[in-house]
This record gives sequence, structure tokens and C-alpha cells, in this order.
Amino acid sequence: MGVVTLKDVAKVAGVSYATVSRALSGSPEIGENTRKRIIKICEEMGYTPNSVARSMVMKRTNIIGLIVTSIDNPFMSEMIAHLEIYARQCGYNLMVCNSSYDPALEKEVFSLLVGRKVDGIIMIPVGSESYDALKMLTAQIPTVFIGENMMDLPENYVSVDNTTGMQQATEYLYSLGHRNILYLGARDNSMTHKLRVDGYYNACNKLGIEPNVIRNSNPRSSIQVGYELAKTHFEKPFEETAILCAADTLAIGVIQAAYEKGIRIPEDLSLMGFDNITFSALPPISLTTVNQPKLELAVSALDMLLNRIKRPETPHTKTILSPSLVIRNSCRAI
Amino acid sequence: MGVVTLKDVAKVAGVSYATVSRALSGSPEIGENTRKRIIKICEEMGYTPNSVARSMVMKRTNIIGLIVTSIDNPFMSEMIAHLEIYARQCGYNLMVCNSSYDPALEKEVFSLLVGRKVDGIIMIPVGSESYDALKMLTAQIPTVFIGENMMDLPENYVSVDNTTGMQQATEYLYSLGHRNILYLGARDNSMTHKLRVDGYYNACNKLGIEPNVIRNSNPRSSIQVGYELAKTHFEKPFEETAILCAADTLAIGVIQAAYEKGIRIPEDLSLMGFDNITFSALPPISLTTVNQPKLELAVSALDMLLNRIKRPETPHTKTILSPSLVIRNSCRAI
DNA sequence: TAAATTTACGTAAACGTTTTCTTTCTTTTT
DNA sequence: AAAAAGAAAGAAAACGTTTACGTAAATTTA
Repeated sequence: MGVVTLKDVAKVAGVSYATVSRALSGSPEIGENTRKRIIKICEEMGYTPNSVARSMVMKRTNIIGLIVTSIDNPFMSEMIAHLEIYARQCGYNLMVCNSSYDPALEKEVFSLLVGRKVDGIIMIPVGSESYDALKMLTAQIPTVFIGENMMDLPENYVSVDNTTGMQQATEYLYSLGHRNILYLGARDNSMTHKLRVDGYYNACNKLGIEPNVIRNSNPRSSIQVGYELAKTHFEKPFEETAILCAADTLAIGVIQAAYEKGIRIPEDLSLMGFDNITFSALPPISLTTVNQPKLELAVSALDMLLNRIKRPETPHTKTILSPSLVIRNSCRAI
Repeated sequence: MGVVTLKDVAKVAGVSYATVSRALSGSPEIGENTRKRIIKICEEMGYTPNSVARSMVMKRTNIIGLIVTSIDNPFMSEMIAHLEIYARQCGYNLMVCNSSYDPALEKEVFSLLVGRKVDGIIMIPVGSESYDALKMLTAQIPTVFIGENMMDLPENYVSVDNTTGMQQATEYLYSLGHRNILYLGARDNSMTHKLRVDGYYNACNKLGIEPNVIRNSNPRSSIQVGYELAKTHFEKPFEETAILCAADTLAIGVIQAAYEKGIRIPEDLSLMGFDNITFSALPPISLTTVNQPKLELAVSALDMLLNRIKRPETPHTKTILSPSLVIRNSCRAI
């Protein structure tokens, strides 16, 4: 025996399928006693509505597509968890795809999700390389970006104020007496990273100190990349008393490299990150960093998307959330 | 203008929709020239097949439901990432749900996914409390469990050999000279944890040392729980020279508590974990642990599920993968 | 009490595909 | 050249819902 359908229930109850549908949907066009009778029969028969058939006629799947650069990245996975829980509360499920930092793949999964008829897409874009492609794609379906400020695109996005965050971080180090601060991990292919390093430059200008930046030519900011960048840097004698990293993961890599080199943090070198991932809080070196409010990012993004699904012709909006300094023990006053 | 459908393409091409369908599906019942002509028209019109409609008639969604206890848990998120990538290569997408360690919620999302008509479900169960409920549910749909050995159920699962892994860990500590080894984090509500502590007991028996176990009454094994368990334990003087944790996250919590108490690892206390999550490898205390092969777990689980979807009447199978010792610097010889 | 309104339910179309069954036309066989 | 076989394409049903429309009975109104 196959799955029991609405038709089967109708046959048993001796009514038309419209009636069964109405009984379950809470329609007012049905008698209270027949409704109860039908619901009881549904339970007895173990009827579960077929979401696919419903989607077919309602032209709505109640599925949100989520495209992230990497699921296993503490910052993303935290946000995915928040998103999933909130989305479910709103009656939506999440279809998650990994773009693996690959613009081509990002484009591919986007189209795939469009074909799947998801009601909307939330994405953390690979970077500014994919802007043009995205501009075409987002015309097809309500889309909201997280994290990446699509500054030169009129798209919907929610993001933390990267520039202010990094500026505050720099000022904090300055307030501890640091005058020679190295910025590690600037990337050219991401607006987020551009804005972050801007915050650093702003602060340097304002404070009258000399900026000093190590760029990252990789497409991603991983522990591994942080380690390699720092390792190379530590090979020669260095002047700076503090390193400000573009991401917590990079900072964790720096900790590794410093440890191997016998450089003590914070005694010999102060270190800061950005993101505030769970695992940056671990002693003995627990990282001073800038917090991104992950729950608020997730909630704002979904709210924005749901609004847009309801009223697609509404103008594009953006939400910029405030970062906040999280002071732990990886920096010292000098 | 709405989305372009197969009918629109057919009208433009001047053929029936059956022909368009055949042109795109690679059916042999169509002339090579008409096929090319239709495909060209599809591209020009920007036609994307509607997966929902296809699912409707094919009775197959090409969606796999994934239920995990918590997405933001490095062990899980790593596995989810592997699963998503492999699933997509196999032509499937993932619908991810968080059970948040709640048996009632686990049951709820399971039914939800069944209503969604996903082709199969992969799940990391909350624990043995939910066995009975799951037994009913898994009759409805092909299901594969990861991690949890459903020993007393005839279900499909893939798991690491927890007992052997913990036994090897204990023997490793013994080989370093430890005779007083504390096991921290045993849980009663999970077969996995039962099997792990069994491995510890086995080794103790075999080696002739006295077992010593701190239980964890929480439903989960988080950093926080490890921290609290260890903190309480460290308040009184202790005898053991090594702590073996039921999970890496617990061990990270122990590191925190030890750090606050001034207990040095590994100088004053050796420490081991289980799982080998990315963030356990960080210096200065990089954790010696037992590796769970996450990629292999993911691939085996999906292969098993796909097999079962193809042949639902096949007998239940299980796959037990081998754990392996990962030696870092959190243990010392005494 | 007849007319008007409301209530409760049935009928049937629609959603966008796939696929079985025909049908037509072309090619091969004898 | 007629018959048989094969290739290419069309017609229509099916998948399981929702909902606009229609209609009969029940209720209200005049």
C-alpha cells in the first residue's frame, strides 16, 4: 500500500476532496461537525499532506535557499543554526548549499535553487568577483545577502559595520599604547575586507600612525592562511607590537605560527581578530576581537527576505548592524 | 511576465510539450535536429525546468533530509559540509534541520521532512530516549543514522567503532605510564557514549587499573559542560594523572578550567579527547585525541541511503569505521 | 410564506511536468 | 512495388493538492 492521499480520505469520509482540503486548511466554508469528523479520519488513516502537490498549486514551496562559502566555518555554522531555527518558526525550511569559495559553483547552485522554486535565497557571496553574475541572477528571485556589503549594487543586504568595527579595534590597540600595528589578511576580492581595512586606514590617519598591511591573495581567510602569512612574516625581524587580523580564523593561524617561533602572546605581541567565533575564546590565549552579532544578522536577513517575498516590488533595503569590542587576554598595554 | 514553462517553449517551437520534455531529458525518441533546435529555443527563452512539477509526477524530489542535534558543532558542521558536497554530486540537495537535542523536536522535524516528500533521511539522533519514536517513523521512509549505534534496533547506521577507539586511547595513556586515569563525561542517554565508556572499562580491566568515571547528566557534551564538570572536580585535590574525555568539546572545557586553576597541561595533567574536531589542534595545547573519519562517515551514510532508496526492501545494514589515534601534545609520559 | 441571503458542500480546472499509447511518416525488407 | 518495421512526434492521462464557481439546502428577511 502506498501513502494515503487526500483522495483516499475523501473516499472514506464520503465527501469530495475539496471538503477534506477545507477541513484541514481551517477554511470557514465548512460545518464544524464535518470538520471534526474528517480530521479524525485523517488521523486514523495517518494522512500527511503532500507538500510537493501543495507547492505545485500554491506556487510557493516554503523553502529558503541558503548559499554559503563554507558550512564548516564556525562563523557561518553559527549563523546557519540561527537561521534554520528562526526559519522553521516562520514556517520555512532551509536548503543549504556550499559554494566552496568558487564563483562558478556559486552561480551554479543559485540556478539550481531557482529551478527548485525556493521562495527566496539568502547568501553569503564569495566576493566581489561574482557581483556581475549575481546581478543577473537576483532578478529572478528575492535575494538577501549577508555579511558582504553590496555597496555598488542596489541589492538587499544585512551586514555588520565593518569599517567602524575595524576602526574601533585599531583605536583600542592605540589606547593600549601600540603605535606600530600590523594589519594582516587584507583581501581585494571582497567588499567586506575592503571595508575592514578601510577602518584600519581611517584610524591610522586619525591617530597619526603609519599603516602597515599584509595582503592575503587567497580567496579565503582560513586558519591555514593565517598561519602561512604569519610564518613568512616572522622569518624576518619585525617592528610591530600588535597584529590586527581581518578575521578570527586568521588570528588563530597567527597564534600557531607565533607559538612555533616562541613568540609569546600577549607578552611579546598583541593580537586581535574580527568575528568573535566560539573557538576564539579559548584559554590560555583567548582572543580579543570584534563581535559580529550572528543571531541578529540571521534574524534581520530572514525578516528582510520574507518581506521581499511578500512584496517583491518594494525597494531594496539594507541593514547595518553595530559591531562591538570583545576584550579578552590577547592584547596588553605597553 | 511570469516564468517561462515547458508549454511556452513548446508553443514557440511549434511542437507538443512531450517533444520538449524528450529533447531535454535525453530521450532517444527524438530527432537530433529537432532536439538541437528545441534546446536552442530553451536557452534563448531562459527556460528552467520546474523541479516541483517534476517531483510531482516522478514521485521523487531528489532531496535528502538531514537532522542533526546542532548545526554549529564543529564535528557536525564538518560532516554536513562533506555530505552536502557529495550529495550534490549525486544529484541531491540537502534540507537541514536542527533537533537542538530535543527528542520531541526531533520527532516533529522528522514528520515535517516526510511531508516534504524528501527521498530519504540522514540523522544524528538525540540519543537512546528517542529510539521508540524513531522506530515508528523510520518505517515511513528510508533512513540512515550517523554516529549513534542503534544497537538494539535493526536500523541502518554508520558509525565509528567507539569502544575500540576509547580502548586504544586508554591503552595509549597507560603506555605513557598513567595508572590513574579519570574518564570524564559519560552519558547514559546515548548508545555512543555507552560504547565509549565501555571501551574505557574494557581497557581498565585488561590492564588491571581502577576505573574512575565522572558522569555527565546533561543532554549534550559541550565546552560549557566540560568546563563545569572539570571546575567542580578541580575544587578538591585529585589523584589522577590523566583525564580522558568523552568528546573533544568536553576536553576544551577542561582546558579552560585547568587554566583558571593554574593546572598545566600536559605538565601537571595529561588530557585526551575524542572526535578530532578542527579546533582541538590549536597550540599551545593541541589535543591528543581519537579521530572520527568525518568524510568517510558522510560518504558511507549517503551511499547507504541511496542504496536503500533504490531498493527499499533490502535488509538493514551497518557500517563500522575504524577510529585512529591522533597524537599531539596534551599528554606526557610519566 | 415567498423572496433573499447565507451556509455547506460538490464540480472541475489548474499548477508544470513525465510517460504511455497512438499515429504518421520514413525506411527497410522481400 | 507492396508489406513490414522503425523512427519521430502528438494526444492525453496522471501526480495530489487548492480554489473559483456553481448549487442545493438551510436560514433569515420582508
